[in-house]
Amino acid sequence: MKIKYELLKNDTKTKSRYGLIHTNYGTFETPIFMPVGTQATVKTLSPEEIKEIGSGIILSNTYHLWLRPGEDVIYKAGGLHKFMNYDGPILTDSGGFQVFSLAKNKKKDITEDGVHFKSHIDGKKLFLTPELSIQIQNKLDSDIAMSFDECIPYPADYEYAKESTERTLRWAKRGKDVFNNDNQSLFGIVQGGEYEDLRKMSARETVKMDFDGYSIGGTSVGEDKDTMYKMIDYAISELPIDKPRYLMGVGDPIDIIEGVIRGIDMFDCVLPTRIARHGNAFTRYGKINIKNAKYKEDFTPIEESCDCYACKNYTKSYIRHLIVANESFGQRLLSIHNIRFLTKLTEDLRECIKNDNILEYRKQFIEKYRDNNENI
RNA sequence: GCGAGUAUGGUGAAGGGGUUAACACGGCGGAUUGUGGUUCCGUUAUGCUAGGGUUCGAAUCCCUAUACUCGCC
Repeated sequence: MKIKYELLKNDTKTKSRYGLIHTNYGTFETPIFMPVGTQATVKTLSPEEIKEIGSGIILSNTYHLWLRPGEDVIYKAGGLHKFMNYDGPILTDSGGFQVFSLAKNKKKDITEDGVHFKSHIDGKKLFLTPELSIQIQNKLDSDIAMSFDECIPYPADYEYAKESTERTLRWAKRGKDVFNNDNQSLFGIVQGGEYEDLRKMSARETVKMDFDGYSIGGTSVGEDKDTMYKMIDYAISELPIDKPRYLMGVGDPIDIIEGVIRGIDMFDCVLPTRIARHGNAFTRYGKINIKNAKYKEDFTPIEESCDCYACKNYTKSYIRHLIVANESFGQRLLSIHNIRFLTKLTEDLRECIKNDNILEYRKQFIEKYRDNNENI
């Protein structure tokens, strides 16, 4: 079945919403943070660990699975869920972001028909189209498929942003026309760069195509925070209240709070797992670098109050040793903690929305988070 | 005891008279937003075993000492 979004509460002071997403794999509360598992795995974690952390939906990537092992292998395995043994909802990104990062010469490589770029594995020339992206996702059998879009770089001049945004709309239509999987939902993506009229136009035109949910793309690509928040505001103002809104690629704790206050329901980000692999942990007092010498003999958990497996069982000293020694168990413990941190953040935000005190929560969170170091 | 060789940072080392001593590892710190699993960036020897000499100028040439290494009694 297609997912169903159920709005249960609108905060009175902000645009934030508490709701439910009903899926084939159960019902999940929003706002929600989705860990990223590009290659059919959330790096270093087992599906059981992901579930224990409390993650509902996870993200995987069309582009990566297309190249390796190939969508046919996953189709033969019985779909992505069976292939990776994850019995929770999976959202697949369309490959649009890879276009942004792999197409070297945008004017030449991005055509009306599709996008030329080179494989990050062997440099082989590839051509991805809106139709192909959707067909691959249909085969992968994820729960939510994303339209194939172009993530516009920042800054981008108005002419380019307009041209690209209009093309993304045509691509969305083309993808929707070939979409063929009754068990799967399809989201549209709002682009428009930093321009208010383009963001609003993109949102309005995308909504006209009637997708199962709407995401805001083209953010967190180097723009300052205020610009990002404006991009969200412009798009949200044109999105329907009865469909989920997904802010793509955002996972900085403060950005998640700001997003929720602006009406976002879903987030995904590589940040918790990427910074974990490089030795960093989110805490309520800011991000810490576990490799710092001051943690060498710190025999306390990352956060006393955290209920994650890493904090309940291991010390900063031990985790620091593992990260310094390049042991994968250290990366795993920090990944568990960081995903739990963002998941807990969204849990707190849901409570705040129910209690109408999210603005107070934001104030207190930011004060503590910016206070950092000395308190750890 | 005699002869030969080598001494450069935490480590391995480059440099064989000319501005701020290469590079690598390690150390310390930072970055990371629709994934970079082992990534990227910054920083880290006011000094070349010690003392003396030659020279406008010495890690580089000379002398002495010391410590290791390899031969020979």
